[in-house]
Amino acid sequence: MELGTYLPYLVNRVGQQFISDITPVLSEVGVDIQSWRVLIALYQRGGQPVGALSELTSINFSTLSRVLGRMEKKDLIRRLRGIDDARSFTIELTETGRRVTETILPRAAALEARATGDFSEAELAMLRQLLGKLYSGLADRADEAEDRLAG
Amino acid sequence: MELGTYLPYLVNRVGQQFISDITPVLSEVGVDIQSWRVLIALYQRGGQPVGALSELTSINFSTLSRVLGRMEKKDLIRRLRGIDDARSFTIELTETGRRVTETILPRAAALEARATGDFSEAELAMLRQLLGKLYSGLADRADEAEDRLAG
DNA sequence: TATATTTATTTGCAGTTACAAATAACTCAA
DNA sequence: TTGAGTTATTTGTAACTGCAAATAAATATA
Repeated sequence: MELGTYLPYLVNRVGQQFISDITPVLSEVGVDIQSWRVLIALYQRGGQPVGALSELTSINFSTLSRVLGRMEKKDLIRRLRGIDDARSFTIELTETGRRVTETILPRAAALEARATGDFSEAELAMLRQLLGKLYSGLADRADEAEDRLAG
Repeated sequence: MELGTYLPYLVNRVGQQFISDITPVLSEVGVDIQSWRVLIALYQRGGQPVGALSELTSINFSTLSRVLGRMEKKDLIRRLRGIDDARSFTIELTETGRRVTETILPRAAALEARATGDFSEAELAMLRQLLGKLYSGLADRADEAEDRLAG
């Protein structure tokens, strides 16, 4: 196996570079990378319970609980106790959260656009499609693994 | 912008899923994810100074310094003080490190193979190529940013 | 040769993370 | 309607992380 063909390696370095690129932008508004993931998820998908948000952001649920604590302190999100089920909270953006997200979004989009400046539309679509397919493959197997443990 | 087309999102969830998949394998031999990254890098590329290893693994250099501390304690790597330049160390695998790496490698390869089971050879090659291209685009811009600061 | 500057790595510190256990609230069968 | 089992979230804890400052060694400059 060669390092340069090992997918976890290729994916990790791209992911880390994305983080390095966006971090200075986030610092300007006092937001950390995890909070940013939560912000986009809520902005795009609307209010979510913690569990769904954990799934959506790939943030471990106990970590997420504390991320939400920080975000609440900064008035970026609100925890709404469920009416029908008082165990779960709906997490939603506050007006501040929405405003901060809208400040960051165009700059994040610009970073992505510049990173993919050399890509044709077809390549870009292909990359997204393949990353989606890879995720499905990984997620499927993860389910199987759970099934094996359970059954 | 839609979440499902945002590259940092797509990349992050794949990366996290890779971590979830490999973690139980690593736990069996008492190795954490960062140490695993160092192990493969050294195994594939041979001894490296800390700085180069930081670049290669995308691990922050001060974090890496401590990762190497853990690995040294477990006799996975060795720090060799440079002969010509006593500031730098060459980090290399010990025999234990090599053995542990060779224990994990086939299982890591199997995980990757199963995750990409539905991929044609062409798709797999395309994905790797596009991830490489994306990284170049990111890295190039990062250099530019540094240049702007410097000059 | 002494001094300033640069480069490679480590360390202080304050904050973040993940695992497992705890809490809190719901469901359902007896 | 009670209590066993389940689900959603938080918290205790120990370890990990990244920034910035410190150290250590090399190189350049006067």
